Amino acid sequence: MIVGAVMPPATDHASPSPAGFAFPKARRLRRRGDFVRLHPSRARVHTPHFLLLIGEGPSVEAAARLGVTVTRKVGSAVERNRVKRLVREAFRLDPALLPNGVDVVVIAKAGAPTLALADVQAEWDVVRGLLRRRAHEVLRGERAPSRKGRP
RNA sequence: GUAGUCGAACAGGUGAUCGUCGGCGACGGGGUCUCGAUCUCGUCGCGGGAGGAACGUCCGAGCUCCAUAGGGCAGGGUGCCAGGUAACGCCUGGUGCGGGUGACCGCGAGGACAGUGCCACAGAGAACAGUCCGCCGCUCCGCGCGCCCUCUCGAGAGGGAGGGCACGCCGAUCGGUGAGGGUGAAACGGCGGGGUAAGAGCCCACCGCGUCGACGGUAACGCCGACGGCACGGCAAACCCCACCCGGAGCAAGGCCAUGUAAGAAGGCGACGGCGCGCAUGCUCGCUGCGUGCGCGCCGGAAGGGUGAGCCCGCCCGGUGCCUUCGGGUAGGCCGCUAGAGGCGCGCGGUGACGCGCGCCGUAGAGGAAUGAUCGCCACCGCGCAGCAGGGCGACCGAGGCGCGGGACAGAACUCGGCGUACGGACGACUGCGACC
RNA sequence: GGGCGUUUAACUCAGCGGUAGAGUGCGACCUUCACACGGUUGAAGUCACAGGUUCAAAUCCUGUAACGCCCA
Repeated sequence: MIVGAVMPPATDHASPSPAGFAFPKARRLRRRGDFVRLHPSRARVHTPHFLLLIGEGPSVEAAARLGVTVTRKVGSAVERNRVKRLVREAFRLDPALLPNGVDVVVIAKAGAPTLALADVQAEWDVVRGLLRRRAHEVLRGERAPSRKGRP
């Protein structure tokens, strides 16, 4: 796929996100409750520097929403801010990464501050198929968060 | 050239594309609603968007609530002097002490005759001290040598015994001594001379210390003179004393909207009293007066509660309620939220910190949390290349060109003033050393 | 953002001016046929770091670092 950043994915298969590359508030998780809701999710994808949690969104029609978690273990305030910006940028420039109707929380692991934008995009591109499969499983009701198992 | 000291400033620039936060204007969807607003989501346009340390949270303030922040105790802080400041533990200028050849730098730097305490080990002795080795003196015992006297043996030379005097040595008792040795971080002034039995501020000069006085300085203190004759060890970043300062918590403060410290249940505690006004009513012919009931206001006050680190005084709430237990919910929105003891420039006053006056500027306000991403160009630094133009007798130096690499520490969370810590490369002034003119 | 606390042996902790200690663990020896238990003995520490006060600092003061806790 396209890793070279600026250009949008050529296979923009009728992406319903009307805003193009915009990143409005509707595409972001803005409440602590949203994050807590995704934490017990069993739909998880690991990459060398990130952990992605996928869960059901508020509506099947709505575009996928992103939340970023970078704890103090990852680095200083400057490094944490940079990681969050890169994650948001990679999500913004790739609207087809996830289907509509899902939420995703990206948790940074140690070492993430050393990455550039192209590194993040390449890392995610490797797991693209797995991400979409997990997302569709969530939308079908499989791999729902087991609230009993995780109080 | 090299090693260093101090000061002030900066924190690469610019363009394109895609984004983001809040402000203003226009438009649209939704919520609330007193129907005019307000909040929220989005589109378009205009202009704005991290730092010198935004950091650590070590001090000081503004602001908010607790009582307008009150009194006492306890507790905490500061600590040479003078000034600056809203304030400070900060800054400036001085003083003293210490470090450096120097430019310059560092210092919690009040009080140890108000009291209490500590000074390990070593050492004789560690605080109004002490005699271990020594030194000195008197006396006594013993020994040695010399001289004198008496007695005695001997023919004599000379020998023996006793006594006396002087000297020396060994030992003992008593006394003097704090000079020397030794211990220690520290041994009750230092050094030199006189003096003495040996010594000692015992005496003297200089130094130190203390007291008094004169002079200079606002002061800390400096300097000069006289006197005293050592009387005054160190530790207060030991308790403490003295002087001055400090109420507590912190924007997750606090306020508004929504709302459940609710409704309800069980147990326990309790207290209502006085005055005034109005209304109704009874006694009274009526006014006045008296009694009863209801309502309102004021005063005192119980049970009980609050007083935001502790205790007391006090203060406040409470007044048909209060306390305990059970019961049961929300996890939202808005304000506070940025004009600030604000910055820059000039002038005046001041050694300076700083103050005063005038002019100009408009400068982030988020809330899972914006200020970014990518690609160019220019400037800067380092390395490499052709060793090119050019310079030099030469080794070599090389403007410019091409390529590669690099640019630190670090991200606002109510706001300021400081301190401390992290960190990049340039600049200016000054100092030491070396070489040359 | 704000308010606090702790750093001492490999681990858990005492010590709070005068040569750094305990328990567990570790090594060696004894005991046992062998192991465990038990006994004897030994090693192991820049007292987080850097300055300062003091004759003397793990201890007192100042600064720094790391780790941890609390808030509606």
